[in-house]
Amino acid sequence: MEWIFKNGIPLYTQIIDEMTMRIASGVYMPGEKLPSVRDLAMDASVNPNTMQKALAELERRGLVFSERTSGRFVTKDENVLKNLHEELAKKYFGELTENLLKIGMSGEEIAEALKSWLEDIG
Amino acid sequence: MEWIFKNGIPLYTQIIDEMTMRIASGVYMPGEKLPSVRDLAMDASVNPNTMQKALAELERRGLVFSERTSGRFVTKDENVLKNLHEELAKKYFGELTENLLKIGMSGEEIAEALKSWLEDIG
Amino acid sequence: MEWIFKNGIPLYTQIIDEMTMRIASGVYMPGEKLPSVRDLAMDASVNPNTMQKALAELERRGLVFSERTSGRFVTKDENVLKNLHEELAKKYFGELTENLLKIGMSGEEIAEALKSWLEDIG
Amino acid sequence: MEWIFKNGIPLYTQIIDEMTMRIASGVYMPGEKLPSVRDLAMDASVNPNTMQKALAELERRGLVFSERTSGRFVTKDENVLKNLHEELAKKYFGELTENLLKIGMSGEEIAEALKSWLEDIG
DNA sequence: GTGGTCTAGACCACC
DNA sequence: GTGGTCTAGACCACA
Repeated sequence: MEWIFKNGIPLYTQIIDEMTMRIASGVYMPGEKLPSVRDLAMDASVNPNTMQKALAELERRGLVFSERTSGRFVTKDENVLKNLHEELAKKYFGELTENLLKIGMSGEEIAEALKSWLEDIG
Repeated sequence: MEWIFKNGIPLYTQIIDEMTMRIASGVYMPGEKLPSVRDLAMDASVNPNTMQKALAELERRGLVFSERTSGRFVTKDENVLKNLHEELAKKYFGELTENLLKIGMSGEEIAEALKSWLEDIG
Repeated sequence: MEWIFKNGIPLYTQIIDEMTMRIASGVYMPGEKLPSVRDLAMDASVNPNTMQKALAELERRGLVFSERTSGRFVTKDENVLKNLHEELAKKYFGELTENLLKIGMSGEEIAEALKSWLEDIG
Repeated sequence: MEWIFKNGIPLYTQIIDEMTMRIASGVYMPGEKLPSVRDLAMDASVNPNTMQKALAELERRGLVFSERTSGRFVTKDENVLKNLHEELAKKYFGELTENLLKIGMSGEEIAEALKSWLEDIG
């Protein structure tokens, strides 16, 4: 991980997104132990407090849970992971739609294009 | 416009994208005269040379044309604009596919998410 | 405000509770501007970061909202405040029940005590 | 037992409360012989003098009595225990009322809530 | 060694 | 002046 631009989007937000992607994509598998806060912080070249803040938010969202003395783990709850996938997908669809609307496609055209895209990727 | 040096992407590239969007979305209409390089540069808080470089590339791509004495204009060629739309749409769909692949969603999950999202937005 | 015992219950948790009470009890009225983070921190003899953490949680719970440049305000949402009252009441009754169970009072004893107490306070 | 010097409340007061709870809740049954002062003090990580002071107060309140040669015992007087229950209950009711008043419930509302609570817990 | 809390002090954007 | 972020470094409880 390497982090750029101090301003604009807060570091901890970027870290949240990155860790979320790692969990969603299986880089960190369900039930797997995460590296320690300090290691993750070093890996990301970030202060441990900043990493802690990000992880606390992930915990609040139910993506990870912590056991005080032994470490932090990815949730094993399949529903949470399924929801995560669905939310991410919706977010991507949303961004796509926004972009397409901006260049003048109508809502119907977009819906149609999405359907034919779905068939394309099988 | 305000430009940040983010992700190491050169300023003029960002400007090209922004201007392309403006043309694609009709902020600048076909045949419309663009503001002067100097004004565009000021508006973007950018050195005129940088803006010049961006406009040259847009010209190479056929999105704008210049008449020596009277200034720069958005192309009136409908095919160009149509192609532009198609390319942008293709690009956006490509990003969507890439994102979904990255999180390892199965075809079924994607289909389900798409369906529920289409219902969401009615 | 004066804060004791460094360990046990975290300072920021105690602050959350205290601020919650102040909002619930109308010390800070709906829509009222709170003192600045720094002032609250000084008042509580606490580091601004700690106070910030507490306020962020209150914000997450919807009890306050912040406007970046002008300050933090108590929510005006009546539903939130009503829910707050209900939750607090529920919590207090829960503690009562817990306490009474702990000393093993029978239902009759409790009823009797309650009756005599209601007479006491008229 | 582990004792902290919290809230500036003297240790022996906290011990009194704890022992009172144990008697009220039947951890120490009526007529049961208590452990020696020395043992109780060790168990509580407290100076024997402190424990002695607490026990003297419990004796003054009639909750325990001592027989010079054989040790200290929990009272067998049912009225004392019944009164103890009632006093504790009243204390809890008082705390509850105080809290509810603080968040703006009227005396009548509280009384009503208490009655319906009594029905709830059967 | 783990997560978690707290302080001190700096810096930023916004107005 | 406001809220907010970030770092550096210390300390704690738990096991």
